[in-house]
Amino acid sequence: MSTNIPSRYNPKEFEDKIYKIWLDENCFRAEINKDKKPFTIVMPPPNITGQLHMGHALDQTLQDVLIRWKRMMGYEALWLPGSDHASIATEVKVVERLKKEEGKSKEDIGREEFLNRAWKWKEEFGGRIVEQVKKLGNSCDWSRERFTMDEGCNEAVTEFFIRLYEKGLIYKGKRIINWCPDCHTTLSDIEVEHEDTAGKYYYVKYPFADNKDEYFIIATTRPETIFGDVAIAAHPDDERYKHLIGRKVIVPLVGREIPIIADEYPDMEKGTGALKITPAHDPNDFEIGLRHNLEQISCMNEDGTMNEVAGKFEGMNRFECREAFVKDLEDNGYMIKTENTDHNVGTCYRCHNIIEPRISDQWFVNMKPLAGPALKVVADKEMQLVPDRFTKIYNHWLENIRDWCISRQLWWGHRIPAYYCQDCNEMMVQKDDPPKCNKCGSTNIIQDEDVLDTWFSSGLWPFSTLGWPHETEDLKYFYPTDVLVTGYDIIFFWVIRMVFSALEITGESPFKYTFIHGLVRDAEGRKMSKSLGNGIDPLDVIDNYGADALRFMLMTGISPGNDTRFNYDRLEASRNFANKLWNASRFVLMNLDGELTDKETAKKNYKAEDKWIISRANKAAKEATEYLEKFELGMAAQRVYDFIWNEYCDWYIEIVKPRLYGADGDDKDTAKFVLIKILKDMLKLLHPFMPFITEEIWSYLPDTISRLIRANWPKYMEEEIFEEAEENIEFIMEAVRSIRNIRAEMNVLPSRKARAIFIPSDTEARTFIESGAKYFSTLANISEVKIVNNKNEIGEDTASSVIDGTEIYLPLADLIDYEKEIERLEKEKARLEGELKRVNGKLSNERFMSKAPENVVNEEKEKLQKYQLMMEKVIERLEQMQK
RNA sequence: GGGAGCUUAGCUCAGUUGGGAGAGCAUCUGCCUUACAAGCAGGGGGUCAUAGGUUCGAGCCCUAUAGCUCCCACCA
Repeated sequence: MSTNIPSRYNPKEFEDKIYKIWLDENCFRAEINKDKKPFTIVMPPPNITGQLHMGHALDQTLQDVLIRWKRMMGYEALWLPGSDHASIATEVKVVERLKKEEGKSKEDIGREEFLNRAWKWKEEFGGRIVEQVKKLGNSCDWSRERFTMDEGCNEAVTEFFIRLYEKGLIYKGKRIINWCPDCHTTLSDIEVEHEDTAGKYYYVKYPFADNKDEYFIIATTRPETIFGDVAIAAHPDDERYKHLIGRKVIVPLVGREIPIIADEYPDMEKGTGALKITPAHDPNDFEIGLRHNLEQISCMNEDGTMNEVAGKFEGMNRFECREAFVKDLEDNGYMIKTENTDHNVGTCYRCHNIIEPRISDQWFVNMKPLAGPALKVVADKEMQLVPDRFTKIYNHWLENIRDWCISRQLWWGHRIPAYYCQDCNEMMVQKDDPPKCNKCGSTNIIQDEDVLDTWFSSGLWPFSTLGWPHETEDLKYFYPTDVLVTGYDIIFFWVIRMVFSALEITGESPFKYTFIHGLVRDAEGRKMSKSLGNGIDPLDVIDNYGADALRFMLMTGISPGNDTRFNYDRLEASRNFANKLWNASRFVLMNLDGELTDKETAKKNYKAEDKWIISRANKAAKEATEYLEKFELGMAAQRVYDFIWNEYCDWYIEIVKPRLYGADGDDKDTAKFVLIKILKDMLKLLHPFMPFITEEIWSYLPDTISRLIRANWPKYMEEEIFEEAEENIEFIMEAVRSIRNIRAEMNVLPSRKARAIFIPSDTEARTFIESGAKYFSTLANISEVKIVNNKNEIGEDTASSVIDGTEIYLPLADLIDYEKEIERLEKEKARLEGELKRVNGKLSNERFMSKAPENVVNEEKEKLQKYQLMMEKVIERLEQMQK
C-alpha cells in the first residue's frame, strides 16, 4: 500500500491544521490583479458582543461556498471580514460589568474613562467571535479585517454625516421620538417591536367648563397621560360633536381648561369618535398639536417616572401612576367604565420594556429624497434581491419611509460631529473640533453629547472598509461589490441603509445581488434564543462532527429565503457522507501503486464504464455550476452528493474492482487513471461545501502541487460526453438491479453463485450483454452468463425478469419457489398494467396527440412499445409457471 | 388593517421555464462482499391541505377556502 492516508476519517486531526496552512500560504488574500476579474462579497460584521451562533454559521457558510467557488472559477475573490461595535449592546455589557465589578455607574467614572473601559472590553472579548468564525473554515481575507470604529470607518462616518448635513439631508429637530426609559436612549422606528398586550379602555368624563353637570366622554388606554392633555379633538363632520367645537372642558382632577377642536384625524367610527390630545406623549397627537398650535405638556421624566406636572403622583413610575390615578378618577366619579382590549404596544428591541413616545431634540435623516434612488436601483434591476419575493417587502418599506432618528443617548459609538458655542448657541457641523466659534469667536465650545445609531456606520460598510472617502486602489478595483448575503431579519436595518448610503455617494448600488436566507430554528421549529436556552452551539457541533459536516448539513435541504430547522439526523448524514468520501479516496489511493499512465494512453483505452463515469462527472459539474449560478446552493450540494455516492462509489468503484485486482496492465492503468481523474473532480466540486476534508484528501494525491483551494473549477467539456457509453452502462445497471432483485426476493444467499441466461431484444442489447458479461459476476454474483435466442433453451426451474424487451432468467433449480415467483410476476404485471393504462390514456386522447409537442408524443409511443413488450413476456412467463 | 411564507412518505425537508412523485432519517428483509457497519444489497410507504379553474397534460400556473408561521402598520 503506497499511501499514508489515515484509515479513519477524523476531522479533528486535520481541520485546524488545514486552516493554518491556508493562512500561512496566504490563500485567502485577494490582490489587485488587473488580469483577473474581481468578485467581492460583503460580510455582515458580527457584533463584538456576540458569540458564534447557528445564524452566523449559516450566513457565513453560504458566503464561503460562494467565495470559494468564485475563487476556483478564476476570480480575484475578496471576502472582507470585520466586526461591528454594536453601540447599545456593547454599552449595556460594559455598564453591567462596571456595576458588577466595581459597583459604579457610567456617570460615576465619566465619559472618557467609560470609553477606556469599553475599548478594553473590546480588546478582551471582541476577538472571540473572530476566532470562532475561523473554526467554520471561512476563507475571508484577514489581512483586510476591519472594525466599524477603527480610524478609517470613523472618518467615513464623519465624512458621510457632514455631506448629508450640508445637503440638508440630516437635520436636528424637536420631534416626538421613541424613548426607552430603561436603556435611556432614543430608538429608531424599526428598533421598536410591536407586541400585543392585554390592556383596557378607560372611559373618562371631562366636564364642560361652562356647565359642570354636562360632560364629554373620552376613551383612552393611557390614563396616566391625562396630565398632558391640551385639547379634545373630533372630526369636523361628526354630527355628534359639531356643535361642541370651540367649547371648553376641564381635565378631570387636573383642573386645566382645554378646548374642543375639529380635526380630520379622528375616526368617527371608532370608540366615541373623539380623542384627547396629548402632544407630548403620542405621535398622532403630536402632529395634531402642531396643526393647531397646541402646547406640549410632558408629564414624565426620562426614566419613565411622573414629573411635577402629575402633582401628587410625581416620582411614581408610569404604571403605578396609571393604577393610582385610575383609582382617584373612580373615587371622584370621573370613571364611567373600563373595557378589556388587546393593545398593540411598542417595546424596546433590546430590553423589551414599553417604549415611551417623547418630544426631544434629536438628529434625523431626511429619508424621502434617499428612498427614491434606492427604489429605482431595484426597479432597474441594478440590484436584485434573491429570492425575488423580498423585492416587494423592500419596496413597501421604502415607499412608506419616515425620517430616521439617528442620535442615541449613549457614549459607545460615533460621536456626532456637531459643536455648539456655549456663548451664542451657534451650531457647527464639521470634521474637527473647532478652535473657536465661527460666529462670535468664543472658545467656549462643546461637542454634541450623542452618538450615532450603530446602523449609520454599518450602512457604509461595503465601501468604508475599502478605504472610502479616499480613492484607494482597493475601492477602484473591488467596488462596487457583487453579493451581499444576509438574513431577512435585517433587510430594513442594514440592506436598505447600505443601498441608499452608497447611492448617495456614488450613484451606484453597493452590490449586484442581495442573497437572502432564513433563520436556523431548533428541531421543534422554534427560534433559537438565549432565553429559551434552545440554542445549539456551532462549536460543540464542530467538535463532535467536524466543520465540514456542519457546513454540509446547513447547505443541504434548504431553499433560499426559507427558514430551516437544525436537524441532527441530517448532520449525521453529512458526517457519514464525509466518511464515505474519505473511504472512497482511501480506496483509490491504496490502488495507486506505480506510475500513473499518461492521459493520451488512457484515453485510447477507455472502457465503457470509464466513458460512462467521465460523462456523468461532466454532467454533474455542469449542473452543479448552473445551480450555483442561480444561488441554489442546496441543489448544487445535493447534486454533488448524489454523484459521489450513487454513481462513483456505488457503481464505478464496484465495476472497476476486477480490473484493479486483475493482472491486465493497460486495463488496470486506465482504471487507475479514471479513478483519480474523477476523484479530483469530485474534490473540486465538493470543496466549497466541505473545504477541510477535500483539501486534506487532496494533499495525499499524487501530482497535486498547489492547494485545492487554488485549483480550477471543473469545466464542462463537450468532448467528454459519451451518450452511447452512458446508455450501455445504464442497461447493465438495470440488468444488475433486476438480478439482485430476483435474488433478494427469492432468498438466494449472496454466497450462492447463480447462472444468468439472457434473451436479448435486439442486436444492441446483445452487444451490451456480450461486452458486459464480466460485470455480472461481481455486481450480481453471477457465475456464468449465457445468451440464447428463445425460450426453448431455458429450463423450467427459473426466475425471470424483463428489462425493456430483454429477458433475464436465473435457473435456481431446487431453490425455486413457484408461488413466490408467481407472486413476483403478478406484482410486475400489475405495475405494467398501470403504466400501460396511463400511456394508452394519453395516446388515445386525440387532443393530446394533436397539441402536445412531437418529442413528448414520441416518448410516450416508445414507452408504449416498451411496456407492451414487457407485458407480453411477463404474461407468457406467468402462463408457463401456472401450468 | 396590509403583506409574505408554509401545508408533499411515519419524521425533517427538496422538487425554478407544467410532460412518468424525490432525499435523509425511521421501518422491513438479507449481508462482517479485503474503501467504508458512519457500510452494502433489496423492499414497503404519498388522491403533493381543500374546492374550483386554465391546459392535451398541474405538486408546479390562476381563483377561492382552511390551518400554521412571520413581517409591516401612528387605529383612540
